[in-house]
Amino acid sequence: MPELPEVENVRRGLERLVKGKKITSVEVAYPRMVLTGAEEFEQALLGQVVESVGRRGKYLILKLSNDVVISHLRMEGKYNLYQGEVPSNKHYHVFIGFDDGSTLVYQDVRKFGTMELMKEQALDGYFISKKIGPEPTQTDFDLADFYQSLHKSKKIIKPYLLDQTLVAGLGNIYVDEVLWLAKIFPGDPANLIPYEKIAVLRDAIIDVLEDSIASGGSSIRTYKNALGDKGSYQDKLRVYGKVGVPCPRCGTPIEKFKLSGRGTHFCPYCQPSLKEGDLND
DNA sequence: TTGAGTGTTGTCGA
DNA sequence: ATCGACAACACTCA
Repeated sequence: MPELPEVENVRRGLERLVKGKKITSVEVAYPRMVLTGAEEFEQALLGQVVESVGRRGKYLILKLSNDVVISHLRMEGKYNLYQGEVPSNKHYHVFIGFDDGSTLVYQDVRKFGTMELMKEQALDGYFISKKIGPEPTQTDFDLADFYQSLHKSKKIIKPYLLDQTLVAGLGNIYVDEVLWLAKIFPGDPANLIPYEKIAVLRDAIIDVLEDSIASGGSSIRTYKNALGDKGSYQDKLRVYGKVGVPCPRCGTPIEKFKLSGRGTHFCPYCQPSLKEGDLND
C-alpha cells in the first residue's frame, strides 16, 4: 500500500498499536527480505522496546531501544497486529511477538518489501545515499530549489517526479493526480515547464498528499485486516483509473498510455504537450 | 491459455 | 548523465 499517504497511515497505526511494547520473539519466514541479514535481525530485536514509529518519504522507521528498523512496503506490503493466535497465511513473512501476547505480522504477496536493521546514527547517511528528496511540506519542499532542478533538466517530468530525488513520497497514483491539477503533460521535458506551472505543481503535491493523509490514504484494490487500509481518498481521485471518464474540469474523456513503463492517466485537453508536434498519442 | 497489468525500487548495459 | 529493459514475485483480468 505504498505511496506516502498510505505509509503515513500505517505509521500512525503502528505508533498507536505497538509503541512501548517489548519484543519477545522474532521470526523471519522469508529471509531475503531482510537485506541486512535475517538471523542477526531475529537476534538483535529480542528484548528491545518500540520507542516510536517514524517515516521518511515512503520508508517506515521503527525506533527500538538500541537499533532502528527501516521497513519499505514496496508494492503490497502491509502490517497486521494479532492479539492472540496468528492465522496461517502463505504471504506472512515476518512475525514480531510482544510481551503482552500480541504479534505484529508483515504481509507481502509479491515479496518486494524490504527491512533493514541499523543504528540510528546511520539513518541520515542512509537517506542521503538514496538521494531521497525533501518531505512534501510547506517548510521542507522549497519552490526555488524545485524550479532550479526542473529548469535545468531535460528529463521527462513524470518519471523524474517518481524517482524521489526532487521530493519524497509521490507514486504512480498521486503523480498523475498532481500533474492533472497543474495542467502538465506527463511526457513533457522538465525544462519546458513554465515557472508558474511549477509553482502550482509544488502546491498541488503538498495539498494532495496532505489531503490524502487526512482521508486515510487510498485503497485501490480491496484489502482486509491491514493497518491503514481504511482510506477513502480513492473516491477523490480525478484521473487515476478513470479512463473514459469525463475530466472533472472540461469533460473530455480521460486517456491512458504507457510512459516509462507506467500506466499514465491524463486529460488530453487540459494537459496538452508543450513539445511541438507531439500529439499526445 | 497466455499475456498484460499492478500503489516500487535497484541494477545493468548501451 | 540518462534511459530503457529487466529483475525481484504473485495474482487478477481480458
